[in-house]
Amino acid sequence: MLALIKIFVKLISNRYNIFMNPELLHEYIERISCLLDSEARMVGADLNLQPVQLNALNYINRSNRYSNTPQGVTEYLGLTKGTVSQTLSILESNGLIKKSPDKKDGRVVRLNVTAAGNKLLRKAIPSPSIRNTWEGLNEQDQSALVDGLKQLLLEMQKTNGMQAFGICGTCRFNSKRGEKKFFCELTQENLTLKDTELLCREHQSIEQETTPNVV
Amino acid sequence: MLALIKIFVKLISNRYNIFMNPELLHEYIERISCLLDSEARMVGADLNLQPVQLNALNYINRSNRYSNTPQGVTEYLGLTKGTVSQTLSILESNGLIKKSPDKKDGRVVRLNVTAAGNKLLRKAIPSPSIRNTWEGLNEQDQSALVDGLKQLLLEMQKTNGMQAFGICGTCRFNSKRGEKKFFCELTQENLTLKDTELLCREHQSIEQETTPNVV
DNA sequence: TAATATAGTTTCGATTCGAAACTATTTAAT
DNA sequence: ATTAAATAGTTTCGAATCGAAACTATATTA
Repeated sequence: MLALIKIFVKLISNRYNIFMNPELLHEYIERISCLLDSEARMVGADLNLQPVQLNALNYINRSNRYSNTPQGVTEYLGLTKGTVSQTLSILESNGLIKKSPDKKDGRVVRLNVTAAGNKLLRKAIPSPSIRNTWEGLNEQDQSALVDGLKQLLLEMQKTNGMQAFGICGTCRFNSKRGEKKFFCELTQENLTLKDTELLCREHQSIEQETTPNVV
Repeated sequence: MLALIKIFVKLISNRYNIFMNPELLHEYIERISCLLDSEARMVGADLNLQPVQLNALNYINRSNRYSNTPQGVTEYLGLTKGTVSQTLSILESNGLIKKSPDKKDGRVVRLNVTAAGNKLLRKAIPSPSIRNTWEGLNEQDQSALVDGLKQLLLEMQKTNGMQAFGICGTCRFNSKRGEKKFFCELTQENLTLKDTELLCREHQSIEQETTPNVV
């Protein structure tokens, strides 16, 4: 019954355009992507930052201690390491991030957002259009949208054979050890609540099972 | 009661990561955009086409008789007309589109996809990851996702003051005149069912009301 | 008839991007 | 222990995107 009502409401709201297909999904995604790029170019121009640089900066800000490296950025953005290396150099020379050598592995560079970088990020994210959209949606629609996108993201990552970045809350290696205590079965390390909210390169969905990078 | 069950299911499926916010939406959109770019680069490489060129080609294929011009592409992609002009030249020299002068207005160029362009589009769209995602979703989730994205798209277009491209089925200027007959109140022209499925520069949602471009 | 607006092109310089060659460090194999 | 292979990151180069601005041509308005 409820399903019937839903369909009826949909019929009215969309009028006679009731057919949905993957082409439509593609069209929406593609167009949103265009607009997002365009928006990023405008926001970036104000802040003297290119869209891709803003993306990289945001990732570094959101990444956990296993993931805040040039390689992590490379996988996240889906670009080549050479390209990313240049982007990071620019971010560093602008004083938005700081590079430091890893203590254990001499090949690895650690990336951290500076105070200036943080200030800049708070101005740019979330973008006005996304904030507006969010506020215009009721709670059900918010969840439906975010869940749908999450599915799409997972699928895209799977299809393209890419690492599925995510937070501990959805990771099969994570186990709860107390009120605000967590433990990563992969790295065998304790994690704080704050830790578990950051993005991880090693993230694997509960169903998923592949060979991890980290021992 | 049903709402309660829904929330419970969500709680389980997401485990303890139940908080949703615009930052999360931004993060998903941004990442999907990255992956889409990355995917477009791969698909494009196979077809000897840059991502932006594929986008433009797809738009031209999807645009109606009021919208298949360089200006239309410019608005759709959110780029400058100079940039788009170059992209279109490349598409034409590759034999994927054909430019022809408009019969009524000497300034306007009409763009049409050639047979070769069409063949290429059918190979590329919808992209594998989007098709896979689509097939993995049940009907409710499909609608929820598409509806959410539609809302996001509308909001982004509004926020950025951009023309809201869309099909007649959702346009306030469209009226039904028979089983498969339609009429555009803006251009005062009859439209076939096929016509009404194409994207239009002049599209305005039923609530929306601004000054149109066409007389 | 002149001024202005619109559609589109061309040119230029800045930036992004991938490919490939490169250095340095770590891990695996012999 | 020594060598080979793998990994992390940088540098260099050429191709492509992009916006800004100057430009041509046509249409509209004053």
